[in-house]
Amino acid sequence: MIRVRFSPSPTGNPHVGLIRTCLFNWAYARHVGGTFVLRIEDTDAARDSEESYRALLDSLRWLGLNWDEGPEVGGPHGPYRQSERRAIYADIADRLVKAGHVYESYSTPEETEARHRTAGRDPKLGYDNFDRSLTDEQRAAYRAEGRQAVLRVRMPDEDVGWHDLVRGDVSFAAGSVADFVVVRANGDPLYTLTNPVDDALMRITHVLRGEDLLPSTPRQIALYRALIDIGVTDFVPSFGHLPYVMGEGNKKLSKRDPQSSLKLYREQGYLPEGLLNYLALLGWSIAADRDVFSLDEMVAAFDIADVNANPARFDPKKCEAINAAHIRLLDPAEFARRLADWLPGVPFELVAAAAPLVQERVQTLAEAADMLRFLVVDDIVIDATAAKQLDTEVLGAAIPALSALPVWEATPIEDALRAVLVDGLGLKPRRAFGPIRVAVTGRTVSPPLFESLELLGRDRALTRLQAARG
RNA sequence: GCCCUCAUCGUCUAGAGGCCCAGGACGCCGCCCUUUCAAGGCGGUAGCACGGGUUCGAAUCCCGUUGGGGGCACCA
Repeated sequence: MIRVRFSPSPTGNPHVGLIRTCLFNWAYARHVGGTFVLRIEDTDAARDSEESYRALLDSLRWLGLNWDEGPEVGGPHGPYRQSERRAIYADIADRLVKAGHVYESYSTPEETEARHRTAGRDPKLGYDNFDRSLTDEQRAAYRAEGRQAVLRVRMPDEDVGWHDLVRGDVSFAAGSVADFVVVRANGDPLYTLTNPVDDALMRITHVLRGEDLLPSTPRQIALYRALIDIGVTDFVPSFGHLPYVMGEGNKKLSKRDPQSSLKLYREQGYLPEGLLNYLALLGWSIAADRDVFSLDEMVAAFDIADVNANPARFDPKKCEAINAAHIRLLDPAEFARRLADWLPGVPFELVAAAAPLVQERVQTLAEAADMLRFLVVDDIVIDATAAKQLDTEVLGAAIPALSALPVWEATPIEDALRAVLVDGLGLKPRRAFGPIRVAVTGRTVSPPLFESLELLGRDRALTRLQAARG
């Protein structure tokens, strides 16, 4: 049984790179019929927040990335928030010390640096495993000074390698990875401990995570072996390191980049399936000649082995285009239903009638709502540029023609306006309909004019035409 | 500095030795359609980082160079 997990820490707003990692884990689990576990890594009280935690869960639900085990869902390996698992970490740290895999370390960074200097080494080399060989007397002496030890894992004296699911064989030479801290001097367990311990306890078989974690993998494998030795688990999971999602320039997309915020896309009216589709394209492709697909299609096709290793730049333009394609793909009734959320207080019948007018011409739901605004507000504002298109002769001719219409429907409206403006005044369609459009919608860009007039209703249409004529 | 990693159009990618003087998509530029804007159709622009090998044959394999990214925390 394949078990994968997504294990974010709740700091700040979820960003698209994080979501991409979640998506790949989720899609892989669904593809193989495995289990998708959500675990919250909130061991850093200084940076984690309840607000971020809620934003995270809310985002995943909005996207439809459902979890089989995790917060608010439960499961046999809970609790699924690390802040609630402290006793487990304390117990395992203790057993690790007793078995000799983990030792007390008293060196301060300054002392380590000083040792490097006296030995003529680069002082920035990192920890030198000095405390490995401390005697009981030396430890007692440090304690007598009032010093408190951190706990470090003893790295094995051999190369550590693994077959990475996306990169192939990766290996770190013996001695190139220093003994690392797993428990702070104040007793707080660190990510370096909690993450592998929980993966072990939760029986995670495949760890798919960002490439930034790749250098910590030899340490995790070393710890895993120690966990096997003390009987916590009996296997080391497979690892796959997903490429970065890059932002502008050549920088990894950070939480501070405005375009990285998931919230932003939601607020702009992106469809979950549109955004997810785009994110899936960052490092994966469903076929040589295709890039618009549904989540179900992705699940059917997704394999972690097909993910490529090179970093991908997030392209807002393409993201928008993919989203637009999904808007077009929506069943008209479904599109209307989603659009209704963006036009609060507007009768659904009106939304449903207007929706087809914009479904083909917008990239986002916010844009669609914006384009239909003229239908639902009492007063439109005509900006200066648009106002230049106004033409009293056109408006003057249009008003009586429209007033005289027996039925207020798009086709007769068009016929009447053509008769009076194009045939009557001899105007080009562009010159004839432009002024009407501006007068009625306030803009030079709008949904199709005659349908718009029909939906607006005769009274409101005529009122606006009169007002614009001045 | 050390360690790890990546390298096909501007961007995302297809390509797992001959199907590729490299295919698709976004963007951009034309044209068609057209009441605006879109959508749609048609066409165009642009790329295998470099140098060595291996091979009858390399975008594809190997080595090196260069360039990019990441890590070297009592963050995750």
